[in-house]
Order: sequence, then structure tokens, then C-alpha cells
Amino acid sequence: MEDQPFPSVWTRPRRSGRAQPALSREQIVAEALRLLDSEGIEALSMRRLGAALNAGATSIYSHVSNKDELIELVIDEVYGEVEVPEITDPSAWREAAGALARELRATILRHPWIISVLDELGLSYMGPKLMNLSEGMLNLFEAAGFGLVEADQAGKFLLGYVLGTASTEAAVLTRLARTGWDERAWSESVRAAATALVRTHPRMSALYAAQEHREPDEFRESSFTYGLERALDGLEIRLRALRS
Amino acid sequence: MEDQPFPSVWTRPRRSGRAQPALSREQIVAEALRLLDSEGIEALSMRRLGAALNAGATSIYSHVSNKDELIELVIDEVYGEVEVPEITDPSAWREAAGALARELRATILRHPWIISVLDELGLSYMGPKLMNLSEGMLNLFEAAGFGLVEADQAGKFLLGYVLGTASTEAAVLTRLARTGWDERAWSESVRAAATALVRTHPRMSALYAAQEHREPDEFRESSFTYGLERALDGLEIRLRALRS
DNA sequence: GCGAGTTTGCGAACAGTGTGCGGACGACCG
DNA sequence: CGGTCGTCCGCACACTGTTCGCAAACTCGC
Repeated sequence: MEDQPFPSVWTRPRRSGRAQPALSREQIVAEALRLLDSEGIEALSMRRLGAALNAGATSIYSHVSNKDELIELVIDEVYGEVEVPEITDPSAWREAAGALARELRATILRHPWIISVLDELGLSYMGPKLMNLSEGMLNLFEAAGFGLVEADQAGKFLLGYVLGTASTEAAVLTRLARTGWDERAWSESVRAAATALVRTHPRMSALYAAQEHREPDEFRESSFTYGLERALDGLEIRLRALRS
Repeated sequence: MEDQPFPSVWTRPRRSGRAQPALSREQIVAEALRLLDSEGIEALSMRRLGAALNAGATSIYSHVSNKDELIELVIDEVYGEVEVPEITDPSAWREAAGALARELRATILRHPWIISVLDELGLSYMGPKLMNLSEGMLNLFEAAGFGLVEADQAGKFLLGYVLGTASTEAAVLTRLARTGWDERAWSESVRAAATALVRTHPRMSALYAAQEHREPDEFRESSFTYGLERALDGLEIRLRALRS
């Protein structure tokens, strides 16, 4: 980090050395998260991360065995941002589930790089923060009136929808950030391309024409809300069937 | 490719040369897809792909400007595998939508590497095969009774659920393939880990205990079906409300 | 107080990546 | 026949994750 004109044995400054432990796993994970949020997935290299920590790249390996493991830790950290509402009154379930879904979406959109790392999630669900999230979700849906096993399925259903939808949104956002485009201009160009295909794809071109004057982000959000309501409706009629 | 003892100008075999065009975009995409399916995402390097085509790595760049562009082409190819059912009778919509959802899930699970490339999907929806898919989906939901704009939202809802759920499944599968584990053994170890957390996570440990003797893949599928039914229910009551 | 052992930091090196450059070559057009 | 064009590809560059081995510093038993 601090450059050294003569890297000779004598001139060595303080060897940076072992002053205090200097590096900790928490620090590393936090810095990785900051790097990811500000510059995206391809900015996270071990060398850059090391530099950001005023350390060498390989120093990280004392606290984390792998880049994959590091990413798992970061992902679990992100899961920790999601707060699961607690309810006692079963009639409050719908609002609570909706709030959970919205918060999960917001979390994904706050860290859009997470979708390029989705294939690591298969194991990371053993992470403590995700365990808490799952536990809270089971709690929520049990309080709503589902049995334990069905509460799990209901939760997976809702989270599946949110994950799929928000992933698509995040893909658009990262693409825009990478190319430096504006979301409005981009959707204009898509609309133009779609309207050029009237003959083969009449509904698509009609669809884009109908949405000419909508703000893209407001449109994305209202689409999300539409699906969320349908999902909650589906759960609600199932709950009604269970009660009778 | 064919090794040459003396790479001198005279001894040169036939320079392989320009016999026939030898490489085409279709060929490259097909070979990339084969490579991805058989060995996963990290096996796809330009050098390996070139070698698989009996060509040099950089030859590919004449037909495709980028690795990212190549991946977009491959993704669109995969979308082409999804067949959208056509209906005329509105009452057949539920079955048709369910079939579409199942087929999309099957397609994702057939190409599980696709989730590690999800962040490219943001633009690739301009690909012709995906356009066809979208057009067909709009058709389906319009025939079911939705207006054009709402048909789009309904389709995004259903596909969002499928994408999210199948992504999670694919993540598990690729993880297993990478580590060489068996799905059954893996779910056993997860269950063991979960039951050890009774104090802090009672519902999770109870949940895993209750599912001790289920076959993991059958369980995944039934969870998917559960969510699919809820999603279709949600759409159905909306349709009923529209009709009255 | 002091040597032994463990932990941490890190420079060098290795195998591998995507891709720009420039040359070579075959095919086609005038 | 000459020139231009598109394709093929070896080389090189800047980068990646990770291993190895060594040096420094902290911890602990005596």
C-alpha cells in the first residue's frame, strides 16, 4: 500500500507488521459488501479487496478459506438486513407477509449484484442470518393458520415469487449501470424495437405502445405489487379452505 | 490442434486453411450449449470452446463480438426450448398456464448453469426466441380473459414464481454436482444440522424432523406444485372478479 | 523472562482467463 | 491477374484465484 522506494531489508518501514490484529473476518466481509454495493460484482477481486483493506491480497486467506466462502458470508450478511414481522393476531398475516415480500425485494434491489451470485445460495442457507429469516417466516405463516409443513411451502411460494421478479429487475438495473444508460431511454429503445415487430409479434408491440408514457421504475413496482396481490390472494383462499 | 514437430514454413501441413467456412455462429452457439450442459459454467472458456470446435480461441471473435454476447445467444437458444400452449377455449387457461410453468421449470433444471448467468438476462429478452415466448404468453392470458396490460402482469407473476423457485432448485443441483454429493445424503446432513438448533430455531428443526423420510427430489417437486396451485388460484379469483 | 509454537501478513509464482493486435491466407470481384 | 475482404489464429497483455514459503508478532508453558 504505502509505496517504498527501496524495498531493502533495512529501509523497511515498520513492516506494517503485527501491530494489532489489523484484519478480522467481520472487517473483510463488511469491506467486501461495500465494494460490491458501490462497484458491482466484477470489482470484487481478492487483490482489490486486499488493497481496500490496506493489506495484501493473500492476507485475506487467513480469515476466509475461499472467495466462494467469502461470498457466502457476504450473502448471509445481506439476508440479515431483512426483518421478518412478527404477528399474534392471525388476521394480520396478509399485511405482514406483504411487508416481508416488499422488504425482500427492496433488499435485493439495494444489492443487485446478488443475482450474479445466486448459484452460491444453494448452501449458504445454512448461514445464521438466513436461518433466522426462515424461522421467522415459518412463525409468520404458522400464526396465519398453516400447519408447519404447509407454512414452509407457503413461504417458499411467496419468496420464490419475490426472488424471481426482483432478480429480473436487478438484472435490468445492473445492465444499465454497466452500460451507463438511463432506464427511461432504455425502455424507449425497447419500445421502438418492439413496435417494429408488429407483423410477427402484434401483442408485444401493442403492449409497449400502450405503456409509452409510463415511468419505468413506477411501472416495475406496480407490476410487482400486482403479482404480490395475486400471490397473497392465492394463499388467502387456501387459508379459508383450511379453516372450514 | 494437430501438433507439429517443426513449425517451419515448409513443413506446414495444410495450414488447415480456408477449406470451407469451417465455423459458423450456429455451430459455435450449439457447441457452447453442449459444453455448458455437460460440464457447467466454469468449463466454458473461449480457449476450451475453440478447442472443442477444432479451432483457435480467437477465431470465435469473428462470429461473436464478446463472451457476453455469446452467452446471450445461448440463453435465447434455451428459451427456444420452451413451448407455449395455445388455447381457444378460455376455460382451458388454467391447465395451459400450469403446463407452461412446468415446462419452464423443467427447462431451467435441464440447464442449471443458466442461473449463474441470470444477470445477462436483462438484455437478452430482445432475443427472438424469448420474444416468441412472451408473445405466446400474452396470447394465452388474453385468451384467458385478461386485458393486454394485465395479461403482461399476470404472465410476469407466473414466470417470476417459476424463475425464483427453479433458480433455488438449480442452485442446489449445481452445488451438488460441483461437490459430487448425493442429494439424499446432503439433505440428511442439513436435517442433522437443523435439529441441532432446537433451542434457537424450534420450527426449523421440527420441520426438518417431520420431513426425514421424504425423497428430496419428489419433495422439491411437490413444493413447486403447491406454489403453482396457489399462483393459479390467485389468478383465477382475479379472473372471476374481472368477469363480474 | 524466555524459548516454542501458533497465527497472521504478504511477496513471488503458477495456471488460467478474456480479448486486442497484426499477420497470413483463401475466396471472390473487377 | 491484382486488390480487397472476411476468416483464422499465435502472441501478448493485464488480470484472476490461489499455493507456497518465509518473516514478523502475539500467546503460552515453564
